[in-house]
Formats: sequence, structure tokens, C-alpha cells
Amino acid sequence: MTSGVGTLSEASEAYPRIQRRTLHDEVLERMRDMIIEGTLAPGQRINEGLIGAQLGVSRTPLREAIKTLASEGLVEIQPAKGAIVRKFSSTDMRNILEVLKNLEQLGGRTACENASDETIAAIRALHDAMMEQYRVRNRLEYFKLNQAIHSAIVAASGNDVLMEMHGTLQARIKRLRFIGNEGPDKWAGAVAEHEAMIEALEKRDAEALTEVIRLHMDSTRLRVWDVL
Amino acid sequence: MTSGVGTLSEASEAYPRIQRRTLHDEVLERMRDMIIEGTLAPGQRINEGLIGAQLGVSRTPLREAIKTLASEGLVEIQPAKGAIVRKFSSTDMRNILEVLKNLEQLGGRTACENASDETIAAIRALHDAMMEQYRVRNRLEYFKLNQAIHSAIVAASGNDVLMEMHGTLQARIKRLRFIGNEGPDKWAGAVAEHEAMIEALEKRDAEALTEVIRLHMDSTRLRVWDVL
DNA sequence: ATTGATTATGCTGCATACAGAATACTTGCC
DNA sequence: GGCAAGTATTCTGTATGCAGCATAATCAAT
Repeated sequence: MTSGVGTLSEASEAYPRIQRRTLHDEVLERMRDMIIEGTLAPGQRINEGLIGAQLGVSRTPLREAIKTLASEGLVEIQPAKGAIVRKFSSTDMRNILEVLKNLEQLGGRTACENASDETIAAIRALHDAMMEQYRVRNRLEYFKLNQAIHSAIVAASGNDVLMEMHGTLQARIKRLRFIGNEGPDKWAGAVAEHEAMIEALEKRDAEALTEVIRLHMDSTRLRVWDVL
Repeated sequence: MTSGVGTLSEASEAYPRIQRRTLHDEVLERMRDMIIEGTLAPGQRINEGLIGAQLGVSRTPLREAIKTLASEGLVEIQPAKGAIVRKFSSTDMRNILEVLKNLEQLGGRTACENASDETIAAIRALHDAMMEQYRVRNRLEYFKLNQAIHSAIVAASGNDVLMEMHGTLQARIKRLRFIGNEGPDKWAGAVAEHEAMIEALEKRDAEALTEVIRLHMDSTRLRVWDVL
């Protein structure tokens, strides 16, 4: 049924759950964004007092958020020295993309079997919306939809754990990927690959989808290469 | 009150890097063990004051450790209510094993290509040691070596990210897996599959290894099934 | 007796205080 | 001028205090 303990998710089925926000959760979200946006640059040390003041929060919830970020691999904690925004080497990048590729392939294959027609149609809708943003050259919105599609395909597998793992890895390279897609040629290539992905998914052709994802992720590595 | 900085074996391994241990790190490790051992049972609420006193630590580092455990998926945090040890449903279990299978397959394939002969020999040594523990029916030591072998195969791929993801997922089902292997028939089955894995790895037969891992993980699901 | 309301207790979430380490700075010496 | 030692400052790591929510306990009323 539902994952975890399930009491909350069952309740949220019918009624919108009243979500009590904690500060560390809020801070966590904000800091993730700051890292992805580059406000917190890779290699930069995180001064707890400073960031805390900036967010209007004491050090306690901030530190708790940092621990989570560390567990997600977005920051690195050096005892008695503090946390620094993690800097990814080209090897890290290759490793991440390799795993990400396999996760998406698994997600895609499973989605071909399990996903409902509605779910696939929704992904197609995302794709169309993305293409529209491509037409008008709105890179930020395009990018967001792009990420959403990748997530949606994995989500369509119905495997929560897979989604979770995919999400953390995707977060790690989000920034580099965004920068990497600069340049019209690269952009065009990525768009073409996406089109093929959606088509394979609609045909529920797991074999083809797997191959396209392989191609797409390997291309991504090339596109991102010179950003490092 | 705090234990030593590092073990002797670590120090003699390579150059002794002075690693400053923080309390939240220490607590994190301890709590992981407590969850796996069952001292903290699934579904049980974690009382910060209680556990803190038990470990001789204030609530601050404890809470930080809990945040990490939550990020690892071992506990679940309910705002204003506290953290509870996560209880996995059969669906969760299936999802975890599905992803784990794919990660290990990727690790195995890559290891067949990249791993040095020495690395593979070391894994064979682990396997032989495990078989010895099987012979004397030392289930705990057997289990530890079993886990170590799976980790070692993934590690042999040289992909750190893969190792990390594999590690977190492995931790989630560690306890269930341990309980699941009870009974001589199940145990014998697992041992046979392991033997085949090592042989495939030594031949660097990626195809065969992938298939054995598939078999092994699917069998694991069956072995663990009735524990839920 | 059961239900509902009300009080009481316990625990979490956050802020703050303090000790010790790490870094920056100053000063003296060559 | 450059280097070294010693001092000052900053920042992290941990403990503690306090407010608010959640739950348990108590009691009243039907």
C-alpha cells in the first residue's frame, strides 16, 4: 500500500493534510535552492551565523538542515571547520550520470509496463509544454520542465524508492546541467532526444526507451563536460 | 565518556589521518546499529530525552543525527510529534530490492570490466571466509561477511556514487534480511547463489553475473517475504 | 459506563549560552 | 621584507532553557 508508516498518507488521500512546517525543513528547501542557483557557490564555506541571520533563523535549525544536505551529498562537513558546498569533479560527474542513467532506464522500463495511459499522457503534456518554452527560448522554464519530465518518467514506474534515489542524484547535478545546456546546438540536441523518449514511452517500447535514455544521458555528459 | 578516536587497524592501514569525531557522528553510528539490531524497533517512537540520557549526550547532537537518519530513510520525522523508526511495508521492500538489484547489477558489470585481479581475489577471500562461517553455522559472522561481499562487489566498480546509493538502501533492509535468512534451506540457497556470483566475477562474465544477481535478489525477496 | 470537555504532563522545536578549536592578526626578530 | 611565535577573534560543537503543541489524565454529565 502506502510507504512508511502510512498514517499520514492515508489521511491525505481524501483531505488536504495540514502540513506543519518546521524551520529546518524550510531552511533545507531554501538552502537547496541557494546551492542550485549558485548563491552558495561550490567550494564556498557556509558560515552558520551569517546564513542564519540572512534567513532570520537561529543556528539550531540551520545546522539540522545542513546535516540533511550533507546526507544528500550537496555539502560536505569538516569537523570543527564547518560545511562547504560540495564541488564535483569530472569523475564525480561521470559516476553520478552513470548511476542516474541506470535509474532512469529502470524507471522507464517499469513505466512502460505499469504506467497508466493517463500518466503517460500527462508526461506528453509536460513535453509539449517544454517544447513551447523551447520555441520561445525561455531557458529557465524549459529547464524546469525538462527536469520535471525526467522525474515524471521515473515516477511513472510507481517505485517510490527509485524516485527518491533519482531525486537526490538529480539534485546534485542540477546546477551543472543547467549551465551545460547553454548554446543552441547543445540545446537542440537535448530537445531531439527528449522527443524520442516520449515517443518510445507512448509506444511502451521499453527496449527503445532504454536505448534513448542511454543516448540522452551519455550526451548529457558531453554537454556538461566543459563546464567542469 | 567518548570512545577513542580511531581503531588501531585503521591507523595501521595507511597514513594516520587525524579524524576528529563529532558527537552527532558517533550518535549516528550508534543509532544505526540500534535500529539494525532491533533495539529500536520499527514503529517505535524515539524519545530524545531518553535516548540522549542513555547515550550520555544532550539533545542537540542527537537531533542532528536523527535528521541524517531521516534523510537515509531509516526513521520518519513527524513535526511536533517526533521521530519514529521506519516500518517498511511489503511494497517498500519490493521497491528497495528492485532498485538494489539494478544497482548491484550495474556494479557487477562495471566490476567485471574495471576491477583489478587483486580486488577480485580479495572478494573471493571474503567469500571463502563466509563459507567457513557457514560451515560452523555462525550466523552473525556469516551475515556480516555476506553484506561485506555485496558491498565489495559494488565497490569494485570504482563508482563512489554507486557505492553510496547501494549503502543507504542496503542499510534499510539489513535487519529484515538478517531475520529473513533464518532456516537452513533458505540459508543454503543463498550460499549457492553467492558461490555462483563469485565464479562469474572471477571469469569477468558480466552477462552471467548480472543474471546471478537477478536471481539472488529475487530469491532474497522470497526469503524475506514472510518476515513482513 | 461511556462520552466529552478540561486540566496536567511530557516532549518537541527553537533560541541562546558557553567552551574549545581554527583562523586571522599582531608583534618581534632575523 | 619575510618568517615565526604568540595573541585576539571568529566560528563551530554542545548543553541548556523556554515556549508551544500533543497526548495522557481527570472529572462531569448524560
